[in-house]
Amino acid sequence: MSRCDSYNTKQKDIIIDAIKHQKKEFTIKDIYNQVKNETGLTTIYRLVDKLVKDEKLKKYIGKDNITYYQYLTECNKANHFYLKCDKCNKMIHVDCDCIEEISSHISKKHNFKLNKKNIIINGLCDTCISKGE
Amino acid sequence: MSRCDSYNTKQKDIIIDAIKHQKKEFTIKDIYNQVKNETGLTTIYRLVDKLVKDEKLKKYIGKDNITYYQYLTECNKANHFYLKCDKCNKMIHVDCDCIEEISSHISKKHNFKLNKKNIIINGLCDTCISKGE
DNA sequence: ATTGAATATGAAAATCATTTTCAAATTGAA
DNA sequence: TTCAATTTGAAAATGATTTTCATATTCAAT
Repeated sequence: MSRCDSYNTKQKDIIIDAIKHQKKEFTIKDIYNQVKNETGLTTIYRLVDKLVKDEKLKKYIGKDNITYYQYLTECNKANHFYLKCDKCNKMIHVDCDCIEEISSHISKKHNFKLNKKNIIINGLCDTCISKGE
Repeated sequence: MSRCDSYNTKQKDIIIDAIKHQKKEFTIKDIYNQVKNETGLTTIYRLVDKLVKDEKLKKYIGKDNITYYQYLTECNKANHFYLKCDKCNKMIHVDCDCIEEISSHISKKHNFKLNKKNIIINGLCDTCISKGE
């Protein structure tokens, strides 16, 4: 078995707890600042890497060229997807059959199978729109 | 005016030409290897940064934790979007009214305005599906 | 409860992609 | 041609991430 898989440790619990309490996107440093008395940077990197591979976290590069992560709620609903605001970086969770429809359409007409766990569509949220683009 | 904006230079032409000739995702190194006799790494970084800001290039972190870029074809069609295969990293260009429909739906029902220049949906392409996931 | 092999941790060092610096070269409008 | 603004690029600096490795921990088997 690979790293970060077999044994439960208090460090993992602490880090995962910190991650789940993030309200929006976060950096490795954000987590480190919260847990540095209980665990080290290396351990955070290792666990976060694993969570990204497991698609529990989305990893991406922000406009400021900093690496951010977002926690993808454990949600196995078939019609769940995310809308990510390019301005405020909020990740909006949506449950709507529309994604089933487009998924089925894209599968039939474009021979492409959407990754249901990981549909993130970028744009502008209502708050940022009303603030005037 | 900001950097990389005012003056035309042969370096910019060379780098942009190399970028446009990439068939799929590429790294800074890929470009550097092609143009290193004509321009330096720093210049590539500077221009690529600008192209990302202008949404001519999509920048993201691959599964191998390497930073990749993809050229987004200049395409102003309203119904244009991308399907990106998580396995082979191919970026498939699609023109289909379905994206207009979902865009309009998401705008009306979820108060969210899609970024039309930059709709990338992840999943598996037909080739990778038939190869057996 | 004890043992022990497998796994995880973390401090320090190493790596390496990216950014900064700054002097020299280039651009293009006047 | 001139010249201020901009760009280039080599070298140095930065800083995020990974690697190393000795020590600590986990947990299944006894």
